[in-house]
Amino acid sequence: MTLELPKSYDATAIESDVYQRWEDAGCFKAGAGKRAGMPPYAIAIPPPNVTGVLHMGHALNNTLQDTLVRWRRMQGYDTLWQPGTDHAGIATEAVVAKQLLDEGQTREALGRDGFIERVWAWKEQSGGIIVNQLRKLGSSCDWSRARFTMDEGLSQAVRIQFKNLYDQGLIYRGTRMVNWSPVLKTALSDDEVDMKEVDGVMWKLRYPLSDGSGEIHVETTRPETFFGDTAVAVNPTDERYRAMIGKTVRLPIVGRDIPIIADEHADPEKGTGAVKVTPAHDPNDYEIGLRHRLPLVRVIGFDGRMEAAAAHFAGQDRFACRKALLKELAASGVLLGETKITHAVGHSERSKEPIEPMVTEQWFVRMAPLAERALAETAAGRVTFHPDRWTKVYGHWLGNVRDWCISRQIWWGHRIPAWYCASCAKTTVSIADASACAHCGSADLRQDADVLDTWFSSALWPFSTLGWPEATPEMQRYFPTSTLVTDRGIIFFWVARMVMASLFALDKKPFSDVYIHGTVLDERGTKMSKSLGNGIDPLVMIQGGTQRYLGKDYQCVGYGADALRFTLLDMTTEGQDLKLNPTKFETGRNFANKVWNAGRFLLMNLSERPLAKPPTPAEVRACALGFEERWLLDRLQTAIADCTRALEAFRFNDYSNAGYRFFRDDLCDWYVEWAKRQFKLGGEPARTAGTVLWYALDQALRLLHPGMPFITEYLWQQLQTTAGGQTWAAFLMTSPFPAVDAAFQDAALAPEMDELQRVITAVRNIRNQQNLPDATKLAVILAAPDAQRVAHLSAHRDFLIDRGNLEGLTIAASAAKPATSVTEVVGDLKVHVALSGVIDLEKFKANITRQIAAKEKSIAGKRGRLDNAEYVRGAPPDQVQATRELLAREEVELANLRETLNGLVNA
RNA sequence: GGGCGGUUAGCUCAGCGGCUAGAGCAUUCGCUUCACACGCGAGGGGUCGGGGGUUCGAAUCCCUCACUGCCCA
Repeated sequence: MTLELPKSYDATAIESDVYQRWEDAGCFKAGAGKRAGMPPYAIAIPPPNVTGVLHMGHALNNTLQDTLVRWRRMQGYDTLWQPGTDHAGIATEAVVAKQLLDEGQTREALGRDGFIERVWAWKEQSGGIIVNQLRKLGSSCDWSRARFTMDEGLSQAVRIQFKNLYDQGLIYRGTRMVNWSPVLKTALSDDEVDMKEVDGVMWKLRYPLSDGSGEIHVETTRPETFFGDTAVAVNPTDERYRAMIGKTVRLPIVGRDIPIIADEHADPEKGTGAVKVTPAHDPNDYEIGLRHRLPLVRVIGFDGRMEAAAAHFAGQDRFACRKALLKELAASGVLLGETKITHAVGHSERSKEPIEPMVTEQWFVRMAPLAERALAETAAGRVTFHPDRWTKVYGHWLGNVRDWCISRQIWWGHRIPAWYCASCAKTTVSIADASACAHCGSADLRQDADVLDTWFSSALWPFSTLGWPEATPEMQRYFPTSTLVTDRGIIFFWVARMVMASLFALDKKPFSDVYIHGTVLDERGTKMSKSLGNGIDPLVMIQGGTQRYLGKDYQCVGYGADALRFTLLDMTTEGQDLKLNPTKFETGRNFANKVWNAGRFLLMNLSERPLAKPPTPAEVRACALGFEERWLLDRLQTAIADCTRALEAFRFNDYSNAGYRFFRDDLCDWYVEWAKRQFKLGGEPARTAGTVLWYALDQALRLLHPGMPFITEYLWQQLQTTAGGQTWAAFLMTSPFPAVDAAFQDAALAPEMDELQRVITAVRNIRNQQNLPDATKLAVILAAPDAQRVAHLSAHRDFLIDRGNLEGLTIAASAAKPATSVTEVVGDLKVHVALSGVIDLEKFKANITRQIAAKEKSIAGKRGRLDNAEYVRGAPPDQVQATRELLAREEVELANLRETLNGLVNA
């Protein structure tokens, strides 16, 4: 029975069906297809935000993970790709708060419990869209194990980790200067603050000494904070101000007296050398304040508005106040001047407004002891970054990290498991909800109102998803996980914190290898973002639709997930960024179509094959294998070795290249074309070609499957159907990945074939240059230097005639060049092509002259090297020997080329 | 200011001590050849950012300059 496939591959017609079949058959489940005695291989997905939608960065990240997991699964490993989402505290709270606002409601009116209920309802209904989008990519996650950071078990893990850290003094509560977001109205960690270079102004202010004996000048970029000044600092070594230390200045407007103090922080080289000190609103000033026991005067509130201390400016927004205040200061002569400057200002990563440094009571993780252990993991090579250079980035962050502020003044998240006692005022930290004070037994307790930073729970992800703290079979089997695949932007947020959390909780690293891939950029090299309109939607690329990109609309037909994946793999080179545009995916689409048609060709020629399933190596060996078959099988082994080595080293583009090269060049361009002749002959040659082609295609589909899962699976199934076998009874996805079969390796074949291919190319080139139609059969005289070479080449007569499209072939030593002919040189061979019509000599002369020039240059280089005694003495002997041999060969070739040119000139 | 990348064909990128520096796309020429025009065949195209050094030998290692991107402060 013959099954007709459409002429071109339509991914949209098969992908969802194939995915469904995999899922129904349990192919994604942990351990699917594992073979006895094989070790585990696990990847924990970087959990996307539950509010997220799939973008190209996710597509890249998950393509790489899926490629690794599918490859290891096929190799027989006991694989687990652990999926899930995180609760994204701030982002999710913002989404639901906005919904409420649109309904004319507020979260305050709803109350804490009501609001959280509302968030859960939102999550159940529209949260986690991204999980279904990941399926469209072909992601082979074990969905039955999908986890959410707010799940009961994972929440319990958070409490346990919190309590253990607290009990060991690694979590503490304290009043500290933190990054405050007036828009989000919560504290943020240092990592959630972006330092941005912005244009600003440095204003110079005059502060008069209280005793009227003079004045001191200070400079500031934030004049509105002056209401909170509690000192003016000068450097103790600064002669200009030495006499003033200990005196006081009187603050303008408010008339408060503050001391002039000596502190190293004041830099005599900068500005006036004197700085105003506002301990409540500046991190450096806060430190000065601690050193000198200065009072904290808060002038800006949690909403970014001025407070009572700001006199008649109270209630104004901090930036409005600045404007009005400057006017007043200028009028009263306090403002002495301004200088335009650019300076770095911290901005809230999420809400984009300038951070307000604020002294508040928060919970912190003491980082130093945890960081030390995390550093030791990479130092000892137990955790390895790929590419290696990220080890330094990780190390630098860990070496300089400050304590981590983990409390957030929002409602959605893991509520801090700390209770404050009204009777004894002490704190009880407890895993279970506390009903009595651990210190005095009082039941008059109040739980801390804040929730934890989402990253606190994400840090536990590799083990909380496996059931920690229970010693579940999954924990024992899959932890520590094998590989983590992520973007560099998340090394601090997540990778380092996972290592710290894991070492603390389990005394074990969370993973062995960290692969850091590049960032997806638009074609100009700018990071993709929604606001810039330069994003490319992976789902549009897969399924089709209109893609608006850089102000232009692209109609996309739907390249399919395999095309998207293959293109991304092909562009993933050692952590370099990927510059994309909407047409880039043609690379993958074209290749997928090639794969499709190779399968189609085999199906068309397989109708009389007696096999019901792909041939085994033994069945292949039982065939009468010709040179071409043996060559193809050897090339297949090279491709298997190259692909495997590439994946082992996280060299994704090397993997895609090796697969592409073999499939397109060796299999399609050379072997399939040869097989057409064999099929036409029928009988034993056809049977052999069919067997070998099917075997090679089967192996190639396995090789490509991790990168292009859908088309390879589908074709693999179709091939079984055609042969009368059972379709969808077994899956390519869980079939063995190819391993090198030494019996099919023969190092002599590739160079031999290479020479034949060059002869054939030479003939085609002549046909082309003489403007002869491709169908023109030519008569060729192949002149070889000796009888041995003649005998050798004669064994390949059929191949040369067929692939060169020849009507006659004479292979002889010292064969004479026919009268009307042109010649191409291939090493020590001369390819004479007899021509009957008019010969275009000029093209040939030019061509051969060019070849001679290149050859002369190459020969001169080698002669120069060999004439150099230092080279002969210094270079490795095999290197010198290789150069000698190559030179000898090139000299023969040059002589042949010159002879040919002379022949042309004399003709 | 500090750190890390990048600069190789028109474009996007491999190659990172020794073959005549490669691929895809684009381009030129020829082909609707019975798997595929999402294709086939044959070509053209590069002083490897500039300068200096190490070496028998440098796109590859070192120094320096220039431009460019990212991260940290």
